[in-house]
Amino acid sequence: MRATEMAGHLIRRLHQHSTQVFAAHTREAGFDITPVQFAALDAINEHPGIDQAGVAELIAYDRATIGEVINRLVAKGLVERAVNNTDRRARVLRLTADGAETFRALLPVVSDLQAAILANLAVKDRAAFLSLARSAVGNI
Amino acid sequence: MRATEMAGHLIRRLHQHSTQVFAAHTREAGFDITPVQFAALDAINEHPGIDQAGVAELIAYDRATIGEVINRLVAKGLVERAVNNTDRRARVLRLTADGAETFRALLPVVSDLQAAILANLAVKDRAAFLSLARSAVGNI
DNA sequence: GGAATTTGATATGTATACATATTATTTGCT
DNA sequence: AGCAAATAATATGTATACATATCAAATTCC
Repeated sequence: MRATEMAGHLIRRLHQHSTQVFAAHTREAGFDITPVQFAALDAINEHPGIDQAGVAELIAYDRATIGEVINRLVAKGLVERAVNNTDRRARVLRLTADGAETFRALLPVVSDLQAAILANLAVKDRAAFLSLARSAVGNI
Repeated sequence: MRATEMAGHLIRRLHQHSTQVFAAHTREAGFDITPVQFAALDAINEHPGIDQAGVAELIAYDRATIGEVINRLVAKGLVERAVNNTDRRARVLRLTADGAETFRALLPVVSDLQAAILANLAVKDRAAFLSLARSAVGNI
């Protein structure tokens, strides 16, 4: 079997396509954000006060990567990070006012671009594809 | 919509799963190789004398990344790189004897691990999933 | 033939992505 | 209380992934 016909290669190209659509649509809407940064904002928005390990767990990343991602979100002024008083190892994360407003404006843009990611699929096939992808990843 | 339920997030997790299965199976078989390194070996094996831009085109990567990947394959002794005499900008790529032998041994391992990537899918669903993924990526 | 454009490789910079090690702190056990 | 184990964050190192710029060489156009 040729490498370019294998499942792994196809999945990588799908991911490549997905991140390119994300970048194009969010930039077009005036945002400078990456997929993992958006996922982290969503996790912090839904769980104010969560720590970095919690974000990593929620969005399925390793803690080292999330530490760097949070660094950049803090540098952009979207997230504030403080030592947790009851566990001084952990950092309490919250969206700043700017972060909350950015997330609020970003959410419809990112929601809408999901359809664009699957634009090459007939509308009736999209749910089936997502269902299979969910299963393949191990979601029940 | 929550970020973790979006198509983009699902596709990223699929890619993450795919690369983890690749790493686990190839390491188990005694190889130290990444998916893109394998794809590059496959492209060079099928097109001896191809240049770096050609490899990038075949396996859908940018030239900067492929330049680094080829650097590592050359450092590992799997690929040899020489200036193309008819176009001195380009580099002619070939597998070394070691590279050819490594690729020969690696191919069945990588072929077999493709089923493991889709292990969470019922066997009858795997072809359907791959077909939809191919369409989503823009393959006809 | 010579300028303008294109192209292949490389350089630079940013951002994942993750394994492994280290440090600080907390928790569990006795 | 005291100590071992676990945990949160960070540090370190490797490998993509890609945009943009630069340089050298080839091609196109006039």
